[in-house]
Parts: sequence; C-alpha cells; structure tokens
Amino acid sequence: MARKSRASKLVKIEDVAAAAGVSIMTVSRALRGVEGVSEGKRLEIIEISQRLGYRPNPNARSLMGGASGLIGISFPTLFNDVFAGILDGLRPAFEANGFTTVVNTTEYDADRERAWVEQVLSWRPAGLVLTGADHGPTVREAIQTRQIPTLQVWDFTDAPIDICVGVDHQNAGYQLARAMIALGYRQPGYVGIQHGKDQRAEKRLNGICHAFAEAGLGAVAEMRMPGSSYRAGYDGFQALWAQAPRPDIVFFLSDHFAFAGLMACQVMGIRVPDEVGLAGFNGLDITEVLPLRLTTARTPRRKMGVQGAKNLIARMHGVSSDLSVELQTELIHGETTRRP
Amino acid sequence: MARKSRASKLVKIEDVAAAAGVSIMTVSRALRGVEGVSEGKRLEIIEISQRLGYRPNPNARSLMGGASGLIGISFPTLFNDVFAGILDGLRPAFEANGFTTVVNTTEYDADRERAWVEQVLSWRPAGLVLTGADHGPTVREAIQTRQIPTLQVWDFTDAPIDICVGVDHQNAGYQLARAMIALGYRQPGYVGIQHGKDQRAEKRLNGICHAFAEAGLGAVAEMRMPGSSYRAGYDGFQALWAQAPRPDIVFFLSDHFAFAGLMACQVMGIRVPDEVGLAGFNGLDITEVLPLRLTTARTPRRKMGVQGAKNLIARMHGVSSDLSVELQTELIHGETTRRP
DNA sequence: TTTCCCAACGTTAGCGTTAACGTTAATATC
DNA sequence: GATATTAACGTTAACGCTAACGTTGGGAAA
Repeated sequence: MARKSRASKLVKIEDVAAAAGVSIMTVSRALRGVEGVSEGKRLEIIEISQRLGYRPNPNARSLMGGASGLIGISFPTLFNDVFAGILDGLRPAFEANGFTTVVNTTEYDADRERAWVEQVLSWRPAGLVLTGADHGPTVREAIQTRQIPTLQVWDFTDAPIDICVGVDHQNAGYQLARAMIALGYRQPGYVGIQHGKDQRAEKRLNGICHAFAEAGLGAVAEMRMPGSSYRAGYDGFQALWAQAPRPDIVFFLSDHFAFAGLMACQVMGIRVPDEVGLAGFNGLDITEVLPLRLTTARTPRRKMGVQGAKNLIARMHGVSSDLSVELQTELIHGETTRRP
Repeated sequence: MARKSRASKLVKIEDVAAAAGVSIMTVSRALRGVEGVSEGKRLEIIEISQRLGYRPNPNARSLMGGASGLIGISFPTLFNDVFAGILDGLRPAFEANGFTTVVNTTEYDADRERAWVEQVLSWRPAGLVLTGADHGPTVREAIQTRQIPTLQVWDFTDAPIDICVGVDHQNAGYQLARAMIALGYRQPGYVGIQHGKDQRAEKRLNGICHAFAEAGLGAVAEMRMPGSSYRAGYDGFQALWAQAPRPDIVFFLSDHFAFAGLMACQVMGIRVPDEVGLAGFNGLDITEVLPLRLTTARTPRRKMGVQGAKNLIARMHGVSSDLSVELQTELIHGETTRRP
C-alpha cells in the first residue's frame, strides 16, 4: 500500500535527526524556524524531513504547554442555515490569522456540549466559540479555570463566560410581537418545538408572550412539535388551525417553519394575510423565493460571525476591554401580514 | 473567578496522589478502573480527585501510543441538508464507540481540503471521512502512507483511497433522465452552478446528457448560476425559460433549486407539469411540504452515514474484506412531471 | 598570543501519563 | 515451618517533543 515501507512505524523527529546526522534538537529548531541553526543545515533538514514524511506530534508539543493555534466551535446543529451563516462569518477571519477550526454539533444536548468542551480543552485550544448563553456551571468553570478566550455567539447575555456577540432573543421576540400588535393582530399562536430543546426560541416566545400580555391581549396558543423538519412546521400549523379560538397571527420557530406554514395555507385554501398572518424569524434565503414575501426579523448572522471572530482574536491578543456586542435584528414587513 | 484558588495551575495526577497519600500509579489505576487497587482506596481516590477537579490530560495519554479516538470528517459545505444528513448517520455510531469527531468544510476548495487533511493527520486520528472521490494524489498518498482508515462518502468510486460508501452519481443522473424520457420529455434543460464547484453535480449532469444523447434527443440547455442560494435556482429557471427553445423538462442541481424553480413557475403563471416538468435531486425534507410533490431521486443520506460509519469502524478494527458499498437512489415520481 | 565572545550545535531534564516490572506483606500450600 | 502464591501497592522507563542550559571552535579584540 504505502510506497515507503519504513512507514509502518511513524517517523519521528529522532529518525530525521539520524538521517540528517544531527541531534534531535537541531531538527526541532530547524523545523520550527527558531534561530540556532545555520541556513544551509536548515534547508537540508527540511528537505530530509519532507522526504521522510515527518509530521511533528502535536500531543507531545502541547504537553510542553504551548498553545495550539486551534479554535473549537460548537453549534447545536448544522441542519440550520443560521449556524452555517455564522460559521461562514467566523471561519475566514480565523483562517486568515492562521488558526485551525474544529466544528462540533451538540444536537441541543448539554451533556454532549460538556463532553466536547472537555475534549477540546485538553487540546489546549487558542480559543473557543460556543452557541448561546446557557451552559452549565461545569463548562463555565472548566473554561475559566484554564483561561481560554471564549466567544459566545447568537444569543446575547450580560454575564458571558468571557466575551459575547449576539442578539437579545427575548427582545427580538418582543419587538416582533409589538409590531404585529400594532398591525391590529389580537389572537396569537405559536408553532415551535418542544421545551428545552432550543433556548433561544424559548426566549423569543417569552418576548412574544410578554408583549401580548402587556397589551392586555389573549394568551399565545402554543403548538409544540417533536421534530424541527419542514413537515413539523406544516403539521404544526394545521394542528394549531384546528384549535379554537383560531389565531389571527401565527409566530413560527423560524422561517423554515413559517414557510411550511405558508405552504399549508396554500394547500388548505387559507388566504394569507386576509385570514391569518404569518411571521417567521431569521430572514433566511428561502424567504426570497416565496410567492409572498415573509414577515420576519432578520438576524445578522454573517456579521455576527465576522464581528465575533474579530473580537475573539483581539481577546486572544490580550485585549481585555469591552468586547461583548449586542447586535440588532431588522424587522421585515412582508406580505404574509397586513399592511401597516 | 475560579472557586478553587489553587486551580491557577491545572491539577494533575501527582496532586491527587499527594492528597490521597498514595503513589501516582495507584491513582492512575484507581481512576481508570484497572485492577490492582483495593476497593476502599479506589473510592477514596475517586472522591479526592473529584474534589480537586482533576482531569486527565489526554495528550499525555495518547503520547503513550494509544489511539487518539479522534475521527476527522470533511464536507464541502454545511449549507446543505445532504451533508447534515450524512453526518447525522455517521456521528451516533462513532460516539457510541467512544470516538470524538471533528468536522471541517472545504467550501469545495481542494487546497483547503488538503491543508485540513495535513492538519488532522498530525493529530494521529483513528479514522478519516472525506466527501466524494476526487482528491489530489497528495491527499491520497499522505493518508495511505500513514495507513489511516479512511471512508469516502457520498460519491461511489471503484478506486477509493481506502473504503467507500456512496451512490454512483453519473448513473443516478442517467436513470433519472431515462425515466423522464420514458414520460415523453424531449427538450431537456438544466439549472446548476458553475463548473468545477460540485463534482457530483457534474457527474449527474453527465449522466443526464448521456441519456438524452443515447436517445437521439436534443442537447441539454445548461444554465449555470454563480451561487447556490435559493435565489440562484429561482433566477436560473427564469433565465432558462427565456431562452429558445424552451425546455419541456428541467433538471435542477438539487431539490432546493427545483423548489425555487417551482416557486418561479407559480409566480410566472407557468403551469406545472402541463407546460414544463421539473426534476430535483436528493429527496430533501422540503419536498414534503410543497404544493406539488417534487419529482426527484432520493439519496439515502442517513443510511449512507450509518453504513459508512459501521464499515469504517470495522476497518479500524482490522477488517480488510470488502467494505466499499454502492447504494442506490430511489426514483420518486412526483407531481411536477407527467404521470407515467 | 591570550582572552573573550558568540554562532552553532549537543545534553539534560522535564511535560503528564501509563506499561512493565519490582516489592512487600499476608495468606495458602505442603 | 519453609516455600509458593498473590493482592496491593511502588519504581522505572518510556511516549515525542522542547526549554534551558552546556559545549565547541573559530574569529575578533586586547
């Protein structure tokens, strides 16, 4: 299989040293570009190490305590353009600064996240990016003990582990609901997923409920679906519609749920926005190709990633001033709700 | 910051040993559950280590030659439910077997992939998962030299780096086109992205072209879009429709493009399937909530992940027999094409 | 010439952990 | 009672690499 038969055992620095007829330390210096080796010998050693296919063992390296140039990024899921968008903002900045990124998904499972954080911390990462503001005390302490620069994205919090760039989801929900109330909607419904899965969604719903309560209007009829597929949004809307009293405005977990709800309306012959208003969240690409422009709140996902990466990098360079940023959502008055 | 002020330096096994009044080795044995420690002392040591917040350093562990328990996974992008689906099949199996996964995206850039593979190889991974069958000779040799068990998913190839689980995209395109020809379609169109970005898409298109050429029918009118957003599918269909001769069947890069095309038809008042047939690819969730069920070829993404993970794990356990598998797509006759 | 200096190397001592092999004392065997 | 056995520990030597310090030899300064 391998062209080089000696590769059965991994080639280590010692082998390179032997082949070059120098000491291990000289090879180490030559390969790292540290001074203390003549230029001729350095070139020679580099050539030999490449020919032998030598790769330094980062485990041994980081045992020495050096930082690893590695940034761990954790998202709840990748079945969601929101996180792909944030990642799209984060990664180029990290790569441009010579960091390597490793991505994880937690599937909205706190234990999974904790286990992954432990694992990544053991690699002595240069930095960490976590989603949201809700992490157990274990995670918080583990990170703070090791003093790893850490960015929390997507959600905004006053008490971040380290720094934080995100939107206030409670307020985003509140503002969206206020706008709908201003349009004359009185009977709210909500289609989302089960409790405890998505903390940000719960905060938005809180904001919505608060706005309607504050206005002295009816409680929000909640429809919780087991999954987060398009079908869940579709079925969820139908189930909600079958209940009494019928909502005149339905808020959805996200745009993709709202889209599915819109499709359900189309099939069921429900006129939007005359019979019911639909409001999504996020301002995803998909809203651009719908027959009716969706009313939603656009979240600045790429910008969030870009800004977050920038601030985290500053943090890793020792900047300690105010690096947490709250970004705003942009309300989009679409055609799935009444005109103002 | 930290509750334990002594935590400024990380607590190591030595500290636990000192606190428990035993040797380092006894702590190591106690914590790993290896025999050679009395049950009483074991409990006592575990209690102390927890109180001190001791975490074994896996770098030091894997320095001892043990496998790193790490599996690197590389996808072209995460803005695509296809890869999220495959990952969803892969990961549980890996986690159940005690492996940690790190995910990368290449953005369809071969250089990025190569750089990432180099990086991951230096961590001595237990295994590797790559997307597709097209990797440079550098990547192939780097992996084979180190004898890292490697799975190539999504695409099927006769000459994998190591093992391979996927579908034959050329044939999938061919079969889909054959079915459309059988329905009486004669004038094919295609909406996709620019050359060289997505190898699998090109193979499918090849298959489509081959089927039409074989049947002595017109060439496929290609419309290449710069991006892969929903809007690209939407605009691409409109642009294609404006050309002469108008196609009577349009194949799309993927279901999400086809969905956008369907929305364009709806807005433009084009009757589907009377005026034009639409065919997607993949059988994504979104097709379940469309007003017309989309004609497409379902790819077994989760299954691919599950099977791939299983085979890769077998490979890591030393099995060397036939672990490459070609999976089949399932043709779905929807409502966006004529009835058979 | 002698002394000093300084590139250009080599040696030593870890980093935190575990495999492999001692050691000890109590119990079992004859 | 002498020897063998064994549970329950401790010691030593790696794992692959690098920081810190030691050594060497040739050229510059005295």
